[in-house]
This record gives sequence, C-alpha cells and structure tokens, in this order.
Amino acid sequence: MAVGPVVLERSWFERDAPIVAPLLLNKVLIADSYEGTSATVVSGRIIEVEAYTSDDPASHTYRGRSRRNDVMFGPAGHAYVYTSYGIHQCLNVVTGRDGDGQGVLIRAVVPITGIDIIAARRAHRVPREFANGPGKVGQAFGISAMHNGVDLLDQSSRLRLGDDGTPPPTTPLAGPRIGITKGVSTPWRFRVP
DNA sequence: AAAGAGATGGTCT
DNA sequence: GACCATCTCTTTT
Repeated sequence: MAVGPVVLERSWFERDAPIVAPLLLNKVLIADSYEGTSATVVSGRIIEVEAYTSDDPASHTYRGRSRRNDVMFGPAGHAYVYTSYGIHQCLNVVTGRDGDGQGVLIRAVVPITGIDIIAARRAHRVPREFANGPGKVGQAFGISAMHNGVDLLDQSSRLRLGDDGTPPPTTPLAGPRIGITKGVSTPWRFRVP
C-alpha cells in the first residue's frame, strides 16, 4: 500500500535533530511484515519523538564514534536501531550532515494499517498500549538489528518513512526527555497535542 | 493512581 | 563490573 504522494527529501533530514524532531511528528512509519500467509504493510503515525545530538551527554554519540553508534554518524534518513536494557529494540532516524552524530528517537506511534498484526505482536494489550513507547514501537513494527542502517527514505526498504499529507502540529508539546540521567533539562521531547 | 523492582544482554570503562 | 534513550507486573496508597 502506498502512503501519500510526497517524497521525503534527504536534505530535509540534514539539519540538527532538535529542528527535525518536531517536524517528524505526523509522518508515517511503514514496515513490511512477512508473517502469516501474505505480505502485509504495518504503518502508523508518529506522535512522539526525542532529539539527540553529539553535544548532549544523554546521547549515545556523546563519547564519539563506536561500533554500536556508527550509523548515527552516517548519512541522514537512515535507521539507527539499538538494543535497550538488553530486551527492547528502539528506532532512531539519523539526522544532520554525514559525519554528525545525531538522531531522533521514535517514541510513540498510532497504528494505521496492519493493526491485526500489531495486535498479535502485542498480545493481550489494549490498543492504547500498542506503540506508546520506544520499545513498544519496536515490538509493534517488528524492528530488529537487521534494520540497523537501512535507508528509511528509500521506498523499497522494508522499513521506511512516508508522508500522507498530514502536516506537523503548529504547536507541538515540548518537554524533558524520558529515561535519561544526564541532559535532563533539555526540552527535546516533542509530542502531538 | 502511584511507586517499586525484576528481567536481561550489549556496550563501554 | 557498571550502566543503561524500557517494559511489565506486583504492591501499596
């Protein structure tokens, strides 16, 4: 299923993460699912994000480039997937110029299509709990380490971004980021009102 | 409704 | 060996 006529330009993502983050609200996250008997498209609207930069003590890139964070220093628009607390797979959209260590964490998504697949992956949870947290987004969209580094702007990727024409909110909610111990005063979490 | 704790494994010191 | 960009379940107001 095609989502929207708008092509997302890579240059759009080559700005600093705190600029890109609120503009990513209401964009669509799309994942191909190969479970069951036929391919299904799982998609959802991004409603909460967080920005991380290399100047930022809470960021994985704060102490320089490493094997884990390598794709965050690569070209914008690619996926940085990391394992959180040994259990959860969390998805970031890389931003900034090639060589910058920046990204936007996808914190919450509202499912649009493939809801039956999401419900199965998030068994025994009510719809409100399907993808309202970064680890839950990982579960709902079947994100794994194999998605690390994929180009989210290439519409042939199994994991990608789309735009269905819904503009970002004119007044996004902004507040402190969640689950960090450093950089807590920086209001780089953004949410749809 | 809020607070606390266990799970669980890669990454970095 | 410590530290997590978290989630879930249990216990306590």
